[in-house]
Amino acid sequence: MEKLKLFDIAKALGLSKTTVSKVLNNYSDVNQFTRIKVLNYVKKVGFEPNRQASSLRKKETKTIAIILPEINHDFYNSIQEGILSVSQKNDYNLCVAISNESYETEKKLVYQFLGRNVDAIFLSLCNETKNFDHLKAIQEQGKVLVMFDKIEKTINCPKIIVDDRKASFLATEHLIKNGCNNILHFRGGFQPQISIDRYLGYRDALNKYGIPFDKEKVFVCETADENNGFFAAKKVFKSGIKFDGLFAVTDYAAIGAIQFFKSKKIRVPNDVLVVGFSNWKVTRFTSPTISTVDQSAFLMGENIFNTFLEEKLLKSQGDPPGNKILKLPTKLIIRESSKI
Amino acid sequence: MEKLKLFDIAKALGLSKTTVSKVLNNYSDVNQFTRIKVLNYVKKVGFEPNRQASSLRKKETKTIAIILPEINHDFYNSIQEGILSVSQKNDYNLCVAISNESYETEKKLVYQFLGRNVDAIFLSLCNETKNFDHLKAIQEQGKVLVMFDKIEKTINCPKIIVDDRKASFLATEHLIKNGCNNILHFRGGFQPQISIDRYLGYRDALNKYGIPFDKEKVFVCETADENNGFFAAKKVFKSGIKFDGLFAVTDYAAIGAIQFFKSKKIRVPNDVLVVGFSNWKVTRFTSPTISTVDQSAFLMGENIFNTFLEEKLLKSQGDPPGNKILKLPTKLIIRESSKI
DNA sequence: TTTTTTATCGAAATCGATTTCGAAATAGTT
DNA sequence: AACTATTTCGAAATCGATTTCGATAAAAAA
Repeated sequence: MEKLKLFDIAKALGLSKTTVSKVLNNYSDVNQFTRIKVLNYVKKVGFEPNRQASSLRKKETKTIAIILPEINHDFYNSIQEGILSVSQKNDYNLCVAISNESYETEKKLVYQFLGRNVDAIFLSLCNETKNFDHLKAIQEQGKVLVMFDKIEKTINCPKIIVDDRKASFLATEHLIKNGCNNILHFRGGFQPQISIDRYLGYRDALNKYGIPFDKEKVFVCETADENNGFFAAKKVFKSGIKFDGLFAVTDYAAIGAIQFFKSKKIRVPNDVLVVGFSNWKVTRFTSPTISTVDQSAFLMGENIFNTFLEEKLLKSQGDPPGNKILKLPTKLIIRESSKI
Repeated sequence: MEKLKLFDIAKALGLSKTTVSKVLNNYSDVNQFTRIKVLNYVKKVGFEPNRQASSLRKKETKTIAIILPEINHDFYNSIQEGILSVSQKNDYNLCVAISNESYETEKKLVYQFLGRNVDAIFLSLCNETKNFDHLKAIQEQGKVLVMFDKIEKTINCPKIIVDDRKASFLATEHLIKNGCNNILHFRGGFQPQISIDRYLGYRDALNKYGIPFDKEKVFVCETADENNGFFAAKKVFKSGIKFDGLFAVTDYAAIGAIQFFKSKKIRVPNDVLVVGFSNWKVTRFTSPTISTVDQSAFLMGENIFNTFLEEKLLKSQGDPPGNKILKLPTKLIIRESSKI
């Protein structure tokens, strides 16, 4: 069973391809009766124009791509869900790809998607990405770039993040207000902006409440996963540093730390209060349940897509890409791990 | 900066478009020195052929689509990850869409993807889908259909599932061997095959060990989520039925049930042993940690894509679509909730 | 009636790659 | 030397829609 072509429709109606195409693309120079006749017939036989041919000519694919550093991750998953909730309504297709935290893969994917003429690329950077030529290529080819979560400020494009610094300030402040004076911080690496911002938020809070900053209390968790958190906690323990609170850069790290604490009979929250970051689903079910920062990832997803639509509009008016950073609100969720 | 076209490459090398294209498509009638010259240059300038033009001619888009009933779900997420791990290596793009458990949406998405000439559609059915014409349309248009997880046996296409029945048998057997005689089963709805198979596996085990089946011990959890599990447990409690074990159709339902048990001081595993299904990440962190069945979702994803490649090969030889059901192995993971 | 507008349509060019087919050059065979 | 076979290349047709531009007829204006 062959697929119908524009020509088949035209022949069946005694018209030319041109006229049928004009109806489908809302041209004005078509008689209204002809228009209705075509529309009815197209609907009846369920004709769908070949998108390859169409977008070859129109230079618009109605396809967007998202490149994520990893996927098995509640946060990115919810973002994806948020994007889909809006993109599907607008008849866009979403292509998903994973860079696996590899710059080479990220670059390859970008160029591949450009070859496929996606209308936009949504990107959260790898930690190791330091060269940004591939991002510039996106814009040079007239495609829309929207960065989110792990962004690069020097690139001229709309960016969407959560207010990590403020959120971290609030999380740390919460610990202070609950009596902590010796607050550990398990930070991420030195590359991604979010890791830096969370660290700065932690310092902001210490500052505000006159607690001296002690760099001995900050531990780098490069991958910020459970093992990292576990071993950081072990290091703290061995070093004999005094502590009564922990603000971890991710929930994973917080969970790892708590597991270590348990193994040493250090009680949470009795001996140490803990706050994580991300509101990973698991944190509702652990024992103790873990206080954390909710990033409203779904909302971020919606915002990413809507920003793309705005950019598309700008571009059609000949304007350059926007460059504003949208900081989404977060919510501190207090659970057992930091309740006295 | 305009995008490079085949013609630009050809001109720069003093060749024709034809020859360059032949190199990129591995034609044999190209001199090896010419071939190397072209390949080097293409690599240097990072040329990617326009996929719209290419697939218009080749009738192959190198794009596959996956339609999921929902996305914020470890199982589907891992499947997606598994597919991507193989598809990216093979230069395929993956489009993701969610039916939101709505038949109408599922149908619309299928036809939309057909209009976009995806090479294949990977589909896990909505619970409410009862008409399968849209699936037949996929095959009538010469595209590959691969079903997984929630499948429809009457449709002629390759299908990939886990051996739910056997896994459920093993899970129930495990409860029996640990001394349970009154085992509850929280089952899913009556539509999806997986829900039926898990129920049958439960009965298989009772049969084998001569435990009389008691339909009073089976509760339907239509959505099989936490609330469902919670309320099913409540119903059990109120009805005064005797029980010492629970096999739940999903981890969600198991978690909900355990939460209810806690609220009534029914101890897990001391008073009741619990086994869930799916190896949801959370189950490692709950208290108690929950025994469950691992479905090797990542493996399933890999298998889905590889099955597609096989189907493509079959089709190129003029063969009809395959129809075998691949049943992947599962693994019973025993944790605190069922350890005596 | 003649001229000018306006409405409606379609032939042909176009998007950028792939594929067919034939030409030219070279190698190999009697 | 004459002829055939093999390599290597490129001109042109093609995929299926969109868009430009000119043709025709009908309506309006002169």
